[in-house]
Amino acid sequence: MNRYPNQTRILVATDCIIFGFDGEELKLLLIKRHFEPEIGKWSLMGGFLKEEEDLEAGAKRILNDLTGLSNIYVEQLGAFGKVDRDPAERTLSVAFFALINIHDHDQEAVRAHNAHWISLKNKPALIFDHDDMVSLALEHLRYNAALHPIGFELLPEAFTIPQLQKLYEAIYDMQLDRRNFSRKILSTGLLIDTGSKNMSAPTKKAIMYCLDKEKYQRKFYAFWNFMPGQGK
Amino acid sequence: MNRYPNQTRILVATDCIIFGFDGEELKLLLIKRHFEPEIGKWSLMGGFLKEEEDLEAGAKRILNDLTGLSNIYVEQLGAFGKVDRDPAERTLSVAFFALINIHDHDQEAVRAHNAHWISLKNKPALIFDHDDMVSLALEHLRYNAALHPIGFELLPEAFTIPQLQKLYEAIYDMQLDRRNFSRKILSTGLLIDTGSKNMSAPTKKAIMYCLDKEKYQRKFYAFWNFMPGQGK
DNA sequence: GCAAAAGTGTTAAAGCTACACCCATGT
DNA sequence: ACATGGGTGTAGCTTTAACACTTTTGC
Repeated sequence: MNRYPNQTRILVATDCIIFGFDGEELKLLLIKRHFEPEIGKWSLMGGFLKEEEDLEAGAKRILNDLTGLSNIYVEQLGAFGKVDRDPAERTLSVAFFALINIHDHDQEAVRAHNAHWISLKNKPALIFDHDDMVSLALEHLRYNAALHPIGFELLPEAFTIPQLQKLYEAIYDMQLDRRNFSRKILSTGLLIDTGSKNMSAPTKKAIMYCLDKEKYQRKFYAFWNFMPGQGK
Repeated sequence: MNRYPNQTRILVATDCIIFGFDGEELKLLLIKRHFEPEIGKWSLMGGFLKEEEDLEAGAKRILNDLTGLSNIYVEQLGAFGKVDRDPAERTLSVAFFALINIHDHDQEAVRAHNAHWISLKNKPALIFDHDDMVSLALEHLRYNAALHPIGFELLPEAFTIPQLQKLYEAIYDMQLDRRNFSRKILSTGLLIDTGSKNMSAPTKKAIMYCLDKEKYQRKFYAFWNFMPGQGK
């Protein structure tokens, strides 16, 4: 049965913008392509949507392929549909935004795909419209991390407040006041004191917290407004 | 040249969630289908993406078709890609979110498409996953109207503050304090006093304002946070 | 002059910013 | 003991929420 004759069918792909944080800088997981087309160039990890596969399932398959992880924070960024975005053949790509704990992924798999963690500040030019996707993803990250507690997805289970602050400073590329940041974060009630301390620090050991997952769910949509005064 | 053999090509469509405001209630422009498939049922306005057409151009074509308008506020909501969302054939749909001034559209064209303005509160069930699209669009509207000055897109060029307040009250389905609302809106500096007054009012005539378009552009991303205390 | 809708003012509480001080740890 | 980094407190300002009064208009 074909109720829609005379309509064009086109390729649909998924590309993933994968962010990680190493404690100092925001990083992207990028692929140095060792396959055609555009061999040798940098790109996002992506792939075609399969015949019997839901969109989000496709993204998760691709992410799992590359990182070995299956419980990744993923959001759809949007569809990229310019006619000529892939010079070989028209392909609509749905971009997905992923946040992962950089120490958690499967190093083997990443190596096999010829993928590398690249600091955002040294990002090379990417193929097709992947640069646009990264720009939009960064905008999205900045926008949403100020309003929702998604930053935690980039950190390990247990983390200290100074670590969290460094993350925010990396996301927004700005300095934050230690005392105000700490007060603001703690006042959300989202953090639970694990009782242990960060033993790897050379000076005073910071308290390690973990996320109150139940509250995290409940409060996700209660706006914060985390960054100090962005003007009126 | 076909560099991607063995991949499935699928249909790509665009569906538009079109909001309007009649001064009292939020409305949706919906179609009572007088064509197959699903004839007689309610749906969003949509259509297939053409061979040489960019995604956003497709959405604008469809919107123009239905309303006769070409300067509509449009944003991409996202792609809907469940395998079985269209029972006839797999179709990926990219949903677009549109805000229009309800008094502005081409009534002829709307009638020709068998389209109707339906109050959100009386929304009938829609075909396929269109109900999900509407839910997401409403969420998006609520989310964004609190942070960005997009509400103005639903009003005529010149409007009064009480009209704007009614719009916000309709969007959030809650009552707002007249005095605080007015102060908050005016403090953004986005409104220009046109000098005229709303002559159709039966009592005291309210001042008509228009939007400062230049400031609107500049301030779009400066977060407001319009709704009063959503809790911590 | 009265009802209905619009404009403006005030005050107390809450939140934010910018600061300074003290504590724990390794050398 | 000192340098480094982490935790906590406070004062002044701004913003917010809650509330009351006055003005304009049609009848």
